[in-house]
Amino acid sequence: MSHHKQQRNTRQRRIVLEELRKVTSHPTAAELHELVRHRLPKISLGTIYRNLDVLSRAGEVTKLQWGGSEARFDGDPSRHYHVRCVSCGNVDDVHLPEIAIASEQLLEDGYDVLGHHLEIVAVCPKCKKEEAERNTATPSGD
Amino acid sequence: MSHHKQQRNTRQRRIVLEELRKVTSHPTAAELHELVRHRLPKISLGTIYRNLDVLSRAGEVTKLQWGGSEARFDGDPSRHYHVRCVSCGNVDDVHLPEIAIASEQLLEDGYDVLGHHLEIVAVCPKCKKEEAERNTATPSGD
DNA sequence: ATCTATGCAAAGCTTTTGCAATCGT
DNA sequence: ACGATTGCAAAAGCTTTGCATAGAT
Repeated sequence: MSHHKQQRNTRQRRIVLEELRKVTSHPTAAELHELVRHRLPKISLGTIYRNLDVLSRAGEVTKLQWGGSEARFDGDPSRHYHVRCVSCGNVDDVHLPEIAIASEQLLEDGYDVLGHHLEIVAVCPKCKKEEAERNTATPSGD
Repeated sequence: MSHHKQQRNTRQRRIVLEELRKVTSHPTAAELHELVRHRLPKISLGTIYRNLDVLSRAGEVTKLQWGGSEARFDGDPSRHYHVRCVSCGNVDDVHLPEIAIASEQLLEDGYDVLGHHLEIVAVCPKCKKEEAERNTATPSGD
């Protein structure tokens, strides 16, 4: 299983990571593009996106966007959390007691804490089962 | 108290909400469009989006997309959470102890819990200050 | 009658992708 | 040399918006 393809240590890749590590502003791809351009004036936005993708898959950077680019909507007005299946993308409701955030530090720092968003990441029963069946079906790994 | 703005109780608005309340699938705007079409074959996707926007502002529905449509990236590999300012959209790091999710129920339901995403929602010090100044500057309302 | 809401289509934005040329290994 | 990666530009995908018309109050 997980043999990622061989990844090459290109100038662009290295510098994208370096520049992202330098800042704490959590830039967007376009903002990072601007930052990187100072060192690589010809780098394209496409390359930024591609490298950000590679790097986040490798766990080197974190993509701060949950739920993908397509928004989903919930018509249940009761307060509850959600689980999102990493495999199929489906979202289910989870009725958990409200999490208490220790926000003293934030308050001290001058923030007005309004609330929080929590999403649990999981593999749903259906996908888990399908995975298991896939593994049973092909016992020899090749 | 708060009467929402003058919003009209249109057939489309009513049915969009009704259909969203009927399901627990957390549909995308396009999926909801399909559902609503069964009752209003001529309704446009634009109207779905506009009503979803109105309804979520009114607190009737929840938009499950945090961070907006533009992804942000974090190059800090250490495990930490984030605060997002509802006013300016900036994201800051928050070093809190890891939250313990009570996931017994999920496990029982057959989920493989991998982790969670947590984002604190707040007004940042800068925006808080600006708000305060705005209120001080114009004590009389218009 | 007034002014919001709608349908339709075009425009807008962010992100992805095809392709020939490069560059890392 | 092989093939992953790049730059460029076009394409794609989701969401927003302009405009004339319909509809709610």
